[in-house]
Amino acid sequence: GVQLEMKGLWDKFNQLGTEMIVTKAGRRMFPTYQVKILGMDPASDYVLLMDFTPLDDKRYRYAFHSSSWLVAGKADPAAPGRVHFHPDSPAKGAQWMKQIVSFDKLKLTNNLLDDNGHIILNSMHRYQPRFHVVYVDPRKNSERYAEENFKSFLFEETRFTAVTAYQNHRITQLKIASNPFAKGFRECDPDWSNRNSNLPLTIPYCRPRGGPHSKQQHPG
Amino acid sequence: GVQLEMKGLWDKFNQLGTEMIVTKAGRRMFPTYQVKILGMDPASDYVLLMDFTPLDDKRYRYAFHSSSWLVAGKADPAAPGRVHFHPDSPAKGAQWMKQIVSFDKLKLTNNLLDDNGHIILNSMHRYQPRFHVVYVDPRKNSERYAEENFKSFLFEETRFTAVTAYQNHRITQLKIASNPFAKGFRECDPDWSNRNSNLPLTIPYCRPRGGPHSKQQHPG
DNA sequence: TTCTTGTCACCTAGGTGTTAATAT
DNA sequence: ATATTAACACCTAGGTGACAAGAA
Repeated sequence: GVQLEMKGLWDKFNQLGTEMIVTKAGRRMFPTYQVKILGMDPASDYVLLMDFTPLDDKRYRYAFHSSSWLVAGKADPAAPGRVHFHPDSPAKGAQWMKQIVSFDKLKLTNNLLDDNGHIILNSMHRYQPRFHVVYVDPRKNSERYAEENFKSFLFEETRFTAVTAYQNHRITQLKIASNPFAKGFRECDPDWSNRNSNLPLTIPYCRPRGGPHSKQQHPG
Repeated sequence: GVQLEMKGLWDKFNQLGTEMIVTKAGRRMFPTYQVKILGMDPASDYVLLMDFTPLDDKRYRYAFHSSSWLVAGKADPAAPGRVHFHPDSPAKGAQWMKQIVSFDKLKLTNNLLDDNGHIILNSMHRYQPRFHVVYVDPRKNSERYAEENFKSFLFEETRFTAVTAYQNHRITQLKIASNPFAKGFRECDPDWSNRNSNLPLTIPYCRPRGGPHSKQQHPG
């Protein structure tokens, strides 16, 4: 038995049409893919991993005027199919079960030649994350039991479109509202008094919206 | 074969009489204990760990007027003897050998009731870090071979005095000069132009030395 | 036009010695 | 006196979306 953490948040994103940024250097997913696991043999070793399968054979584009995704043609050639092993693998069932398993080291890239072991995806294509549990069979000829030792789990609410820049403004707003690292882009809210106050007074409490970049010169 | 990394830096500290801070919450060591390992069986599992043995049965105090350590009596009751397993343990020899093994997650505490698995030491006592490699023997009754599967390594230049605040000012200065996290306490030096320039002009380029704390008020 | 890239200010998270206050 | 604690400014390290410029 496997249970998706933060299902409520995943549902909110999925309702709007989740988008995940892909960059050359690799970008984490948000929400982070996290699961709670039950029913393992506490004393046996398991390997945990994730991969991503195309949801269909199409390429998409976003129609801003109608705020909806449209099919833009057939899918680009599939990216190299990679797998992300959870870095704690292998570990005992007891270890995996005693806390939430988080794939926060997993990064998505659109660089077909990526050299960092990140997951390679095509931008403007839709994907379904999958979670796999491999029982490390101590028996000889354990490869014969590969099928029964391999279990996959799939949560449809985690599907998403890979993008290099957010398309749906509501997705952007939900990311900003829910990802702690994007707090700098939040509008003033009742929480404003919680922000770090050890700042020079020249820094405003709410980031000015839509203004141009002002690059500060080094005085020297 | 095991080789101590940053031996030159360890030697510098050891020459002055290394001090390591212990706190209730736990403090990392600096320099960090790091080793390069050779001669493992690449395909076998190993567990790596560290512990700390008292260098003698004495308690010390620092004489500021003579800038030297003096014996202040017999050692306090020994703290609970703990061990720090390298968090990547167990892993294959190939994994351990292909890069420097760093014990940067190890923390020292003076809290006898510590609940975080940190190494407990008595302040104002001297210690010798030890590094251990345990070969995970696949044979049955492997406990019979425990002795031959257990190898210890000891670098005398890593010995230190546990303290709650630095005693020797030269140790403080060497820590500040060599630990990146203490850069804020460095005097102006030729590297000053490398510092982040995206700062309000009200912040000086060199921290004022010896001034009192000025707590900034939140304008609410 | 549409999509991608690189840089940036702004955050989170946590490792430093300093200092003043407290404990012994 | 001597030793410890807790709060703090200042860092390292790295995760955000915004934006302008570039590419297709």
